[in-house]
Amino acid sequence: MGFSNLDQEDLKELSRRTGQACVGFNLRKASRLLMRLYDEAFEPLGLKGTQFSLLMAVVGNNGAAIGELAQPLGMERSTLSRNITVLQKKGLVTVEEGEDRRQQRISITDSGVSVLQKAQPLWQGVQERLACELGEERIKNLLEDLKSLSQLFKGK
Amino acid sequence: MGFSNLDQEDLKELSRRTGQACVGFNLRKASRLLMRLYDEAFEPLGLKGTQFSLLMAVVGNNGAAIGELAQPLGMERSTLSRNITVLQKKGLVTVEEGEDRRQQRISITDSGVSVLQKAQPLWQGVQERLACELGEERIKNLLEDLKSLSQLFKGK
DNA sequence: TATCAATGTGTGTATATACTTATATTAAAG
DNA sequence: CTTTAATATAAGTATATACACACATTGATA
Repeated sequence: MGFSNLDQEDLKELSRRTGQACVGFNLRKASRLLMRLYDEAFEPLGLKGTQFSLLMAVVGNNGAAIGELAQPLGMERSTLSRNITVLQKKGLVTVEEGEDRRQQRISITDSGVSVLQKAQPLWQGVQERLACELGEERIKNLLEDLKSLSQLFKGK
Repeated sequence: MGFSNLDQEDLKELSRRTGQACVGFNLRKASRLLMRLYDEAFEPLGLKGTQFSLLMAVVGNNGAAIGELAQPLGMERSTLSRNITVLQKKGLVTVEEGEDRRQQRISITDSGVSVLQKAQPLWQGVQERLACELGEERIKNLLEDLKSLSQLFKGK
């Protein structure tokens, strides 16, 4: 039916409804806020929440190439390439040419393992705080829904 | 009990469990993937998903200052300041000094309204696709959970 | 084997994000 | 009314993110 005659009030109402219903907006907003909590928690280690996640992914796929790592993270390979460089500069991972000399294989360093060990209880702290404030059940459902959502993009 | 004797297998298992349970990681992963879908949908308008959200927020708070807008978005004011500049360069919003000359008041332009009108059905398309693939009920629960999560940071 | 297509990464460019610091303006104290 | 504290924003710096493109390497084909 078009919007040709939308006045200020109509636009305001449209904005309100869209903000309430938009999955992307609410996902991003929650993400912004939550990541600050993680960043705060890991701050004593000089680590960001995103870097903790990535280091965890590296150790779970030790020696994997960029492209192989990017897949399960749902991340562009070029993005991952840059993020890995950050961990490398911190001395947490090493990057080595594979047998296939196009590939760069990523491995965690001893220092990386050490940081991960110190980070784990900090992560646990955030996790428990969330479970406490939102309830275990709600967290469980949220995780399921998020995984279903990610699953939709499996092929891409 | 410490991790002093963690071997490769233990680390791999730790990584797997953490990846499964971490709210931040799964939130971010879903966010990354989903935002690409929005970006694709809005591409004909030269708009990103984030920019659509922001433009919607502007029109819902027309004439608000940066700080007033940042609050409901859960965004840093400095971040919002930069994001607004992008919309301004596209001619979608105007920035004007307020009576309090420290404030910059943001308003949508006619061009901005026009783009929003064209964007709305594209947004609706994504929304319906999600509802179709995940189910209305699941989307509803997900939105509720995300809002509860954001609510935790209300004071900050 | 020489050529060409496919693959794996990195770089250029743009945006999103936050924290810290600088600047300007208002409000409060004296 | 002057000094000082509080507030609003922007700019500096760093990271996260993606897309398009360039480059190198491998694999396939003629």
